[in-house]
Amino acid sequence: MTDSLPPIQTTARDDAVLKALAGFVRQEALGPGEKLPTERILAERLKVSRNTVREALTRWEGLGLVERRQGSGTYLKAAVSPDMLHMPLTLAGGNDFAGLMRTLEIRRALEAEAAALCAIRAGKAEIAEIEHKLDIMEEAFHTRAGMSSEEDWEFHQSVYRASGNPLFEQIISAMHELFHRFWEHPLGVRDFGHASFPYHRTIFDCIAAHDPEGARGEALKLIATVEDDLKRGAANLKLLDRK
Amino acid sequence: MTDSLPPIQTTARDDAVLKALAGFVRQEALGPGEKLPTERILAERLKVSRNTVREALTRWEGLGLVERRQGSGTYLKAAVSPDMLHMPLTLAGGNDFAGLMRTLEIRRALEAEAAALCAIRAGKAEIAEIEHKLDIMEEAFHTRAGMSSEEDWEFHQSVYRASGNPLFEQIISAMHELFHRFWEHPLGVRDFGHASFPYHRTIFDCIAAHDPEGARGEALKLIATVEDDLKRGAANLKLLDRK
DNA sequence: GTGCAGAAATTGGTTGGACCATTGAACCAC
DNA sequence: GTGGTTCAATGGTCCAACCAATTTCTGCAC
Repeated sequence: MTDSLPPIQTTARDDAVLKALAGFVRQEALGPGEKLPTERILAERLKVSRNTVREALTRWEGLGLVERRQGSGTYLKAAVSPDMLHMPLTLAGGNDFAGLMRTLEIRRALEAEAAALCAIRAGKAEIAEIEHKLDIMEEAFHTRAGMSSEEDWEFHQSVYRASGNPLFEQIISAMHELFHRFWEHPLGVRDFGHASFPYHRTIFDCIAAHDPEGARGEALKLIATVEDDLKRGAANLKLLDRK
Repeated sequence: MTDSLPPIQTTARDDAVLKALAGFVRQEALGPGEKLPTERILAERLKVSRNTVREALTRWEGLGLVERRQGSGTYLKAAVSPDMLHMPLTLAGGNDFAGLMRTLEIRRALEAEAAALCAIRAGKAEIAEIEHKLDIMEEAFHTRAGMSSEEDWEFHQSVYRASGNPLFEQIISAMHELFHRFWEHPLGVRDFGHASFPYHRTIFDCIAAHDPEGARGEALKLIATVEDDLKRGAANLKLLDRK
């Protein structure tokens, strides 16, 4: 009977500050890298204490929307808009082998779906862009005789973008960043990712042919090679432990 | 040559506070719902200003780890551990129909994978738990003659848990929460989700039979019905706009 | 004019103290 | 019990100052 009686909103200074700031960013058409007003100016203009401004900015900083540089200023790190929604995820204990495999299971599901959607929706321009990234990656592979994680990542990103759903890039990018922050040289496996090389071309072929199920299948094969590399690395690690 | 020389950490008071607090939580074995020390006590014990404590807690609050109630105290909202990783996602413009469809594309990929993994990994106890939730849901469906989002959600969660990968539940739960915060009564469609009812049983049957591909297929069918409902709702909305 | 070192201004980070608003418990009258 | 009242505890906000890193300006040497 007393449903639909949510608690009323009594005070929300920080939220109000962020709302005003988001409006300001849109009005001034500020983009990533540009500088925000200083905390003191914001406090004065918004008629709130500098502490309140700082709490609000701390929120945005925690969400990765903004970067503060002491002595310099506060800078936008991503596009912000007044109507954005936040979805913070915390991964408990993600920095071990099991955690890595768990993120890979998520990536397998998303990677396959993104490739399939891309095969359906990519237009001529998107396909040309993906092929361009693929050429760069293959060139780097042959000259340096090995996978280059930088060019490899660029290729995958272009696929996510062409999927028509920016969430794929956002979620996988966030996991990719975590992945590399803790596993820069994964488990000491040389030629890590080497086996995944040929599937980049086959994925592209399926996308260019607008064959979603084919693209999904090739993407799954690619992820499978990464999983194998990871397991090999884990075996190496156990070997080292015994020594 | 000068790689792997990250800038030294000159100041990081808030991070240090959070680290200490995470250690405290683990030592005291505090769980969700339990109360943290007051800001004043933390400031005194950690030998930092109360403002610094507040900035640190603001971070955790933004990540949804903690809830602050004025006049009462600060309470844990989720399990925290010293080794957790954060992955904040922001969805630009997620509160319209297109945004809803985008989240559903992500959910389709994850739901299918979770169902398949569940069919592989679920043991007898997990299968019994899922069947229990399914019985409750079907009971509610028949007595109230309609889908109950509460019991429906419980069923799906039990599947995610049995997948053996907590990330599925975390990510889908976060999207589910956003979904419901802005679409409590989605688009005025009566009997929303009605068509999805039979697939809950078929998904369970495949899981119980340890048939991953079957479970994946049934999960995809279920999501397809939700997409149809959503499109019907969008059509209704356009009709209303014309009036 | 150019280049560079040091001074000065700017900006985020931190501190301490004060007061306000809300909460919850204890207490009291009915 | 039910409904007020009081009061201490707690988070929310504010202010004023100072610290630390960065940027900008200034003036001198050449």
